[in-house]
Amino acid sequence: MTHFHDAVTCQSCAQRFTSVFCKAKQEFIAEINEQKVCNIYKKGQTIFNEGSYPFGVYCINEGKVKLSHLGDDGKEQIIRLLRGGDVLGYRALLSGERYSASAIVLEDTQVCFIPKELFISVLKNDAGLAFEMMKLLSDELHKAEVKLTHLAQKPIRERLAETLLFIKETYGFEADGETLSVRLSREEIANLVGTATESTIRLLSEFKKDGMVELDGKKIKILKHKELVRTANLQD
Amino acid sequence: MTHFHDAVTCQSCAQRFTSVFCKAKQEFIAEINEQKVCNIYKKGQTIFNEGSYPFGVYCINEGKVKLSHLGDDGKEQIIRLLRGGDVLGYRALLSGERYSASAIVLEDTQVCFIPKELFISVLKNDAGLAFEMMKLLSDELHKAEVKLTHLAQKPIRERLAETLLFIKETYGFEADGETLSVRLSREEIANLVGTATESTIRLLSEFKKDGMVELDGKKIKILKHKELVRTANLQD
DNA sequence: CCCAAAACATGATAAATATCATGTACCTAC
DNA sequence: GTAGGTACATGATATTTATCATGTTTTGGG
Repeated sequence: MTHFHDAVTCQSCAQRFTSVFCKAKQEFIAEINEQKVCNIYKKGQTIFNEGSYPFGVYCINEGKVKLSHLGDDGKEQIIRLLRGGDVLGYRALLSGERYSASAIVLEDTQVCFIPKELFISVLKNDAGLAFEMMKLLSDELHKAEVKLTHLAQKPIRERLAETLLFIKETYGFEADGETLSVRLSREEIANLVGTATESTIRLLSEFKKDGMVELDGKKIKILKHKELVRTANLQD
Repeated sequence: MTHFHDAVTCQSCAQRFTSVFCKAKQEFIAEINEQKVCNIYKKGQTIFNEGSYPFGVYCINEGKVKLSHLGDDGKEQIIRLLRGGDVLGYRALLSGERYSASAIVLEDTQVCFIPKELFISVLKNDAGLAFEMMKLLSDELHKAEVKLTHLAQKPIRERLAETLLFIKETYGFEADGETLSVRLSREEIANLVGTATESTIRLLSEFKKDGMVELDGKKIKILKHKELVRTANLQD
């Protein structure tokens, strides 16, 4: 967990136009820049843990993070995938609760911590930021509700196809234009789909047999995007 | 759809201390009171439909409403249950999208419509309301994420028990202290649980055989609350 | 480089759940 | 009140999905 505070400023951050802070006033951005504490997390490290109290929010400068929830029987459910420009930890903070999910780094990630008091006070004094925050929450709520419906109604074959497309939307491809730009274990994919690991492995093999994907360890290439969309059977 | 505009004011509304507007400034409440349009919807009527554009938000004065989402194959998924004091339609409005769910009245309900422009402008000028709104969105997001995890990981027996407890939390009991204060069809309960109607009917019969509930048409009595909690197997 | 542990893969089987089929009860409109 | 439609109930069956078992491959640490 290396610091990189001095290296970056919020005013020059690559994410400044796309993150939820894009509409915030410069004076507040300057204040956030002053108080932020930046760190680098290595793959597998935990940014925060389910059950602990939030002391602020985390803004991802660069990297990939999973937000996951432990089910009653200890099985992981991956709730969200995050990338540069995304903000983490606001849900628990706004609800005034402990974290209901853990944030675990998928690959080396630079994160800036913003203290709770500052975040809340900026939120209360900057209507632009507040409005963007509401939009963000609304969008997340929408995604969660759609996922809920699909989980209840769609077979796992469709859900796995949809999940692969979702990963592509979130992290995109590598330079070759077809390899998903993230390494997830089969178990993690299963925990994203909401199914048993073996089922995911089996279906991925089928997708490979059908020529839709190519598998090379944790590298996944999307060969037939259209057919994958058809398999996902999306309407909405 | 009868008007009842003149009968109620926001300043005297029974929900004024508990709704999301509880922290809003009086001047804005007065403005909302001026512009609101109140209606009574009868059981089965639709307040708004999935796919149409939001023109404002709806504040429930009294009554019961379901928010449901049509899956790709046309199967209903009930996303939320709403009661007096709840606000409807903010999700689509804040995201700037069409409604992703329909609001259908479960029993005669009084609703006040607040025009989009007014709602947005109050939201931008009243930090208290904005903050309450963020809390509301965060809470809904949390509920959705927990439901997601349970849907992915818990068997339907546990989910049905949890759903019955959820209905109880939302609408409470009738005067006898044990009959759920809402009439839902078996199909609606199934669409809340996320399962086939027959499975829900079968399990309700089992719950009855086990003495946990009593069934009399759409009247459902919770006889053994503790055992129902145990059956739901809740940890979080 | 090698070893042990973890991850991956696949077959066999079991369990959970959905679907189909049929009969009954119950509204509700006439 | 009764006919016809809908909701409820329940059994039989089919399908989906999970679990268990076993072998193989990959990976990371010494």
